[in-house]
Amino acid sequence: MLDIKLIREKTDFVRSRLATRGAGDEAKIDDILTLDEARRKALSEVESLKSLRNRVSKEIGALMGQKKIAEADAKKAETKDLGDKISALDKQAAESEVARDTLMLQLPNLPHGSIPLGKSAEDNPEIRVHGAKQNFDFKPKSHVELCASLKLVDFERAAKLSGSGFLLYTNWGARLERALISFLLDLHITQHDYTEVSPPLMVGEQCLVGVGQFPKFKDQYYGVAEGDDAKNLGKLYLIPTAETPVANIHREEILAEKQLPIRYCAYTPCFRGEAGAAGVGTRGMIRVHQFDKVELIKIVKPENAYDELEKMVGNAEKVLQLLGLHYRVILLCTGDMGFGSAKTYDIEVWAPGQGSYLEVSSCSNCEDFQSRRMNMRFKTEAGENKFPHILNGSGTALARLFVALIETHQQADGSVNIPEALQPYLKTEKISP
RNA sequence: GGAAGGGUGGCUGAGUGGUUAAAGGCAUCUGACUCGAAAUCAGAAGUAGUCGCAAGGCUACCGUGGGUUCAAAUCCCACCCCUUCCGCCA
Repeated sequence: MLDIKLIREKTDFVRSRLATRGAGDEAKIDDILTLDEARRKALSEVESLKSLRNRVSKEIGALMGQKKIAEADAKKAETKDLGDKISALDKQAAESEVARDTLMLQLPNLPHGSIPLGKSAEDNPEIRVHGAKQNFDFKPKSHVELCASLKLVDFERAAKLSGSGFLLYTNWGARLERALISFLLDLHITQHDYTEVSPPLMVGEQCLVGVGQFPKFKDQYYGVAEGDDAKNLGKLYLIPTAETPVANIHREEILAEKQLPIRYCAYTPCFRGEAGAAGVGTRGMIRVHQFDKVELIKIVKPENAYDELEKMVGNAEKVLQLLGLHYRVILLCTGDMGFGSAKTYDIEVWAPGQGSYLEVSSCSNCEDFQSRRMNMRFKTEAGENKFPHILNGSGTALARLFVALIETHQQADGSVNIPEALQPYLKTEKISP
């Protein structure tokens, strides 16, 4: 959520930054300001009436204390109709506020000043590249073929269980998935100074609002119902990413400045409806309804946030380096950024069987956009309450990492070599047919 | 699911209709004492909204939402959460 004071005081600036996203959100600003003014007008009226009522009530109290009943009754009659006026104005103010906030919750974050202007993914500049596309002296197989020949994933039976877009890992596939999870967690915990947490996989709506997934993208998530009572549907939602519960851990808290930075690392499955997305329902592991991910979350002081973002990208890159994968880092342009982000780097890993890059990590600084929504603050040494910056990054998404790994390290004989860093976890050097 | 007891400020804990933003204690900050520290003494200190150039004023907030009343932490209703016990259960 943007700061209403910023919208009031630097209206043109806010409008022009929103416009760089190309989604037309700047058009909402006028309505927001109109509602904001209506709210403040009603507030100032109702508050002076309340002030009057409080004063008279105290006088009545004093008169009652002195047993001057008649005088007290006279004053009561005087203020009798104040209550109705107050509740009418209170209602007006509340309605304006709700209407204003409903619009505010639909406004995306302002892109940071350093973000290149652009309309779509085609305008994203490449920041750096690691490694290179390797040359195979045979035709590399796709992960779907490898999964079949090595019996790593049973796509057909997964579909039988849950429909398309779900994966049934089998034998070495399941072990590889588990080894990757452990490898990622251990790397970030022991080398990158994160604290491991393991959050609930279902959360209340307020957590989704807090990180900016609701209300705008409500149609993308799975709601669950307890028992067979339809009334319970949507009290809880399956998390689309560990960011949702973990970023909310300190919601509505006032942290001490010395607690910052907080760095959390969490493994969770992620559940996504992917309504309308390309590639759902096709065979393979690139876009599925459930996938595993190790997520990085940081809660930091604003002045350190962009340094922390660079480090976070480095933490995710380290994963790919240790696994011997070729990747590139791109900076998302204004038109391609996520709703809550002020600056986002994507990391794309090369998948030779696909002949394309796959997004395996997205690292963002949401600045105070989320902390405002969840009312998370920290108290400075000077005693001032400020909103921390919240960063999130994948470290990394698993199904696609799995794809890149087996496609990259496949051999002519159909086997897959396991990178040295992963061998202690998988306890083998090679997966063979 | 059943029964009982609870939700008050950073923590703890009083408070059953009228100077209660809310006693006391702990923790925090400032000052005094001290070479320094501890102890002690004195004082300060909630969060947010709104008006104001500012000083400052006003309003709201005692789990949440309603209701009664001139006036609600306090009375009434609904809901949520926590603890303990019982039942069921991985």
